[in-house]
Amino acid sequence: MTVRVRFAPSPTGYLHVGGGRTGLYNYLFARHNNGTFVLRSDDTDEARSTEEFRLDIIESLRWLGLDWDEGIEVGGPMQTYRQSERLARYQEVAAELVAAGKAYHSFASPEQLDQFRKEAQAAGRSPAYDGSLEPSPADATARLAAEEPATVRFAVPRPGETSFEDVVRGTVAFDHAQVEDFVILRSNGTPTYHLASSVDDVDFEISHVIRGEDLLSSTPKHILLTEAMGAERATYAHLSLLMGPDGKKLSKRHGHTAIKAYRDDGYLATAMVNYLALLGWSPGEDETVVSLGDMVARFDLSTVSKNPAIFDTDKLQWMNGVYIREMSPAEFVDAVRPLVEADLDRRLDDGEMEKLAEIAPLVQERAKLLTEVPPQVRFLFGDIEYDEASWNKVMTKEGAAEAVAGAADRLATVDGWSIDVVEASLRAMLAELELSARKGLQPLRVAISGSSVSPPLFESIAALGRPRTVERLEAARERMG
RNA sequence: GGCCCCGUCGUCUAGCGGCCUAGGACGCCGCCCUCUCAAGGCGGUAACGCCGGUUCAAAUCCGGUCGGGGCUACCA
Repeated sequence: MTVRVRFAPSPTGYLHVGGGRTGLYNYLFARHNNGTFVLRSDDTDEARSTEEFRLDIIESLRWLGLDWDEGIEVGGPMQTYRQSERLARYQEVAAELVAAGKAYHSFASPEQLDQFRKEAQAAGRSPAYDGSLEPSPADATARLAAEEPATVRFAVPRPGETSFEDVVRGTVAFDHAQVEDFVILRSNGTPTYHLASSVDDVDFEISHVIRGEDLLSSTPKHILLTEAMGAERATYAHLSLLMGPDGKKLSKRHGHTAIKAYRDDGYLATAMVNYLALLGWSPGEDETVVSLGDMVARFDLSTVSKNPAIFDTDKLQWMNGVYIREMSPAEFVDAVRPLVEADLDRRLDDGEMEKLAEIAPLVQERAKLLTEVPPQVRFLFGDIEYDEASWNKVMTKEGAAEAVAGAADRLATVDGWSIDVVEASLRAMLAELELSARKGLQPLRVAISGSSVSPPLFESIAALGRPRTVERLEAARERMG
């Protein structure tokens, strides 16, 4: 069987984490089955679609590492993968369906429809519109000839039922009494989602439609449309939705929903992909950290969970830390350099890059987010600002002044300069002053970094260099009076 | 309201009739390590929504109930 799947977001917003997961599952399924992954732009909603969002979707998918074989940006056998450029084809199909008596021009006004639904509901009948408001065929022809605006609706066969085997949900059935004669062409001639999507899935020969559960109840419409076109239906798989911590559909008020926002916050694509995959799928074997390649090898759509999943940033953050620690030192420096330079608002010179490389491994094992790094290394590259809370907590303690003074004097004159030399010198000082490491070293940390939290002290001092270390210790000594 | 989907620790999940006194991961708590913060090591906390039924045996099958979610547009 040739597997062809598509991810078809609407460019009406930045790529959402839920969309990212849907894209990922499509990608995993395609790659696992040596199939084709198509990226389509479902941009029939002209009013809400923008170029910015279209670009963001492409960029976010690329960032996640989900490359596609056919579609927007990369092309393929179809002339275009943007629905907005295939309008004529949808109109053609709609005309064919009308000619075949499988669809009809509808003159029902919004008000009439509204009333129909209300009455049906009040009478305990299905509110699904069944075409009963339409004029006789002769009248319809006349009104059409008079250019009266009309939509095109699909004539759902009633009585009837559409059922299908959903790969993740099992058998799902819908009574046609519940499926309305849905609009496929608006009165302005543009196609609705149902038409455009179904036509494209047929024309692009999509074998598996993997999408969000929000489209589950639209599936009978798509199957009806597909079969009315004389095509074979695809296999469907509906993924549960992503929820916020309160169990409600994930939205802006829960924090970030855009993939891009996580990238900006210092998350790694590898961690994001791993985390997203676990939201509804388990590689088994009690494993949680799995590379994209491993996922491809082990992915099985039929084992995907039916439960909605809550997007938990705590676990994402933990996982990000795992992936940060997995980077090689060079990769880490490369990843962090632009952030440090942006923080400083200038380029780092060769000497500074050496210092960064020196201290980076120490920061790497501590960071959960890339964005935590600049504040941790800032002290090496520019003037420091004292964090007042740190200063007040540490510098007013017993022995703090002595430690700073002692360190300043010793480090100014010690022979040589290395981590070991710094440590030996400072430990000797602690012994002489009879201070514990905790009490004696914290003031030095604040003096050289400005904060009570920093990378390990001896390494930090060694990287800072003698002149600046002594300078900062003297400055602190002075500030302490 | 109607139709549809879902229901195992706080969260993501394993589990497919006996291997379950329910496993793993995050979080949380404690201890160890320690120059801060992390990381790491060790230990702990915590769940089969409820009620019936089937069966020698049910987290696993069936029914109901309750709860959550989706759809109900000339949005997608």
